[in-house]
Order: sequence, then structure tokens, then C-alpha cells
Amino acid sequence: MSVAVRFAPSPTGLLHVGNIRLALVNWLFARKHGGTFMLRMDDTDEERSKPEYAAAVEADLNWLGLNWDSFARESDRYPRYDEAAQALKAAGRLYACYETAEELSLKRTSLLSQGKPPLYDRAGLRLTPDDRARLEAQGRTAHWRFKLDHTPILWNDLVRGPVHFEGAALSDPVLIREDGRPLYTFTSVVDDVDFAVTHVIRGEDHVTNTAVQSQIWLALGGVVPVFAHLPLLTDAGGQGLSKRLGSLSVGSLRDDEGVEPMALASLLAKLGTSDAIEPRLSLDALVAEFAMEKVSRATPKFDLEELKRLGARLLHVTPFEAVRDRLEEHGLHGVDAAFWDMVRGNLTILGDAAQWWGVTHAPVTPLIEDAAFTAAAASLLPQEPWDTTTWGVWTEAVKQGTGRKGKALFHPLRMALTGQAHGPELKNLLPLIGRARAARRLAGETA
RNA sequence: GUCCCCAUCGUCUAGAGGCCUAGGACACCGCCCUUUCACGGCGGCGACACGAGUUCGAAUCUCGUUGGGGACGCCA
Repeated sequence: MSVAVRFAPSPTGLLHVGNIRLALVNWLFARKHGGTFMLRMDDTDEERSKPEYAAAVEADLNWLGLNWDSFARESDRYPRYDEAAQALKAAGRLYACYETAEELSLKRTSLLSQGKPPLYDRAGLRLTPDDRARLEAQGRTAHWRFKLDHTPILWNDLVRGPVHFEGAALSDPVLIREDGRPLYTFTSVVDDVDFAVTHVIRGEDHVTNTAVQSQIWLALGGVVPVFAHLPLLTDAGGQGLSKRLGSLSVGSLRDDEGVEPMALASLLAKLGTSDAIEPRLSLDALVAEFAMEKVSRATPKFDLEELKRLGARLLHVTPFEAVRDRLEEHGLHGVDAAFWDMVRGNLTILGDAAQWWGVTHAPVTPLIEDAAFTAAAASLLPQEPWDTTTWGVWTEAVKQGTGRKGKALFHPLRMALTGQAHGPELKNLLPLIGRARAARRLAGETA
């Protein structure tokens, strides 16, 4: 049996790191096992689903390199859900209920205040045909609940191990709304059955859903898939990610923080696993190392600072070929491997490369700490041609001429030449800056 | 309130009764390299939440306490 997994976001908002982590894990699992990865838009919540969010989901997945083998949209499949619902009704597993949302809410709070679990009382199940006719005559419309078997529900979770639920401890889920539209609890199973999903890999916020849905699977005559419920990510402070909406969206990481896709993928693939969190240059490398057994049951913390550090480490080992095109996108034309190798160790984000390109190819406003000193240094500048030995020759002359050494010698020169306190080795930078510009910068001119 | 899960260095974790004076990675600190900074190399600091029990022996098993995450929707 070949592996088939799916990532099924609801396009009701932007993907955050927790969401895309599940996409990544599904994708890695599929690739690891030679299976297929489906992207499915769970957009049955028509009030909140938006096309622009769906587009953003696709953009985020593409950015990370998570390609999908097939695609489905739940809003295209309403006829199929009707058909499946009819089958459940025929099997006596769907029953009509007439409580309003307010009435149900009241029942819940009442139960809660008594210290009881807010279970549905199955009032709908006790309705006679006469009761129903009377209610409908009053203008009420039915919504439909799935009648759960009050039996133990067991499955062997790839992350949690053996899981046990009692059917009696669960509320019969509403599958069809009063307006006739199907709900996620139902559509998701119909889709997974139809698309022959073999492994459902999702967040642990779905474990109760799994208990309920596994019975729907059976009722639909489908093969119950294997489940893996991963712990949800929290932020660095230990707060659940869903509680701080807006932040940590994939889009803002990419567009505002300049995060490298492989940095995010590396962190998300390793966080909460027994593997060391190290940068990987390709998804293939992550596939090779991926194993569900390595996933811990504890909730890991996602720290943006950790991601940034990992991103920097990634850049430090990234070969030129891997960034050649992206450098062009940053407006850096003509960058060669030698330049990249010189600066990559000083980069935090790829965009920083532009700084160093500017230092060697564009005007820089020098920072002059001691004009007399830099002027003296300028007067000792060797004649061109320059190469990587020029720096040593020149600074030795400056040392002799001024008596300065160590930091007092180098720091002012770096500040004047580059306008910055940190950077790649000056012996490499100096030949690229050239004599004319170096002289003017040492004199305090923007050059 | 009820149910589920989790609980080892700051962080991610290894550890499935003696191999643990608890190992690794990141962070941090120091040293080296560089006649500067960064990069890189080497080293150091640093944890079994608490309390009972079981056992010759517990980070490992049991119970409880505390703390954290999740679920309990005509959302997904």
C-alpha cells in the first residue's frame, strides 16, 4: 500500500509556523515513503474562507518548496458530501436535531456550571416523527448529528502511541448544518476516504476529532488511516501559537524578517525531534533524516531568534550556486563566487549581501573617528595594482608611520573604508574597493 | 469543571531500573586563529519540577501535588 497524505488548511487566515510545520511533516513523510502529498483546501466555512488566503497558502508552500501531487477544494465537492450524508441517513447514523445555537449554548453553560462535561444530551434522538413534524411546522429546520457508538475507540498513534477514548464521553457531532451545508468533521473524512488517504498527520488539537471521525470512517465504509498527532508549537514564552494570531505568519517571516526557506524548513523539521537543530541545504537532506519516531510528545517552543541564528548559520555554509539567482532578485548583478565566499560568513540574512556589494561597488559614507590618522593612512596607500597582499603591506606602513597597532590601528581604518564596525576580512575587501575610493573614503568623502 | 498529553541544562533533546559523578546540539562564557570585528576551531558553565511509595538500587516504575499545552462549536 503506497502512502498518501494530505495537508488540509482552511483558508481563513495566513499560515503560521505551526501550520506549515504540519505541511512540512506531511510532505517529508510522503517523500520519505515514496508516497503522494495532496493539498486540500478545507473551505467549507464560507463566511471566513477567502480566495486571497488560499492563494497565500499556495505561495507559502511554494516558497518552502513543498510541491503537491494533487489538489482538491472542498467547496467543489458539495454534491459528494450530500451523497455521503444520504448514505449515513440510510444507515441510521444521522439524526435530526432542532435546538438553536442559543439553546445549545445554554445547555453547555448549564452543564459546565454543574461541573459536568458539556456533552450533548441526544434530545434529537428521542424525537418522534410527530415531534419533528410539529417543530418543522413551527418553522424550525433540522441540523444533523452523527450517532456515535458508545464503545471504546482505540488507535495506535504514530506519535502518541496507543490512544483510548470512550464513545460515551463524546458528543454526537453535528455533521450537517441547519442550512444544509456539511461541516469539517464530516467533509474531511469523506475526502480522506475518496482520496484514499493512508496517513493523517495533524496537530494534537485534532485527537478528539480523530476519536469521532474514526467512527464516521467506518460508517462510510472506508479504511481508517494511520494517525499521527504532533504536539502543537508554542511561542518562545510557552503560549500556544493560535493565541497570538498575526505574528509568526510564514509571510511575515519571509517578507519582513528575510528568513531563508531552508532555514525555516530545517528548524521546523528538527524542532521537537531528537535530531540536533542544524541547517540543511536542501529538503532532500531533511527527507533523508526524517522519521516520525523521532518526534517527541512534548510541546516544543518556536523561537524567532533561534530561527534567525539558524538562518545565519545556513548562509555561512551556502554555496554560491544555491543563491546565484536570488542574489539577482536582490538587485545584485555580477556577483561572483569569490565575492560570495568572502561575504557569506558575515551575513545574517541574504539581503545583507547588498551591503557588502555596496561597500565594494557603490558610494559609502565613511565613519571617521580620527581624521588626522586616516589622512596619514591615506598618504601611505600603495600604488595599484592591488591584491590580497596589499592590505598587509599598507597597514604595516601605517603602523610604522603612526605607531599605532592592534585595534587602534584597524578599527578606524575599517570604519572609514566600510562605514561599519564589522565585516569580512579587509585584505579581501580592499582590492575590490580600489585605491581611488579608498583614498576618498579615508579623507571622509562619500565615495 | 471534565477529559487527553507533557514535565531532564536558558532552548531542542538522549536516557526505556544498575552502563548516569546524566550524553549531544543551539545559546552563553573563555581560549585560539585573525597584527581589528565577524566567520571558523577548541574548551567551560549548565538540568533529572516537588512529595510519597516500589526496589538492594529510580531520571527511568506507581500514586499524588504543582506547572504547561490541547480538547469539550450548527469553526477548522
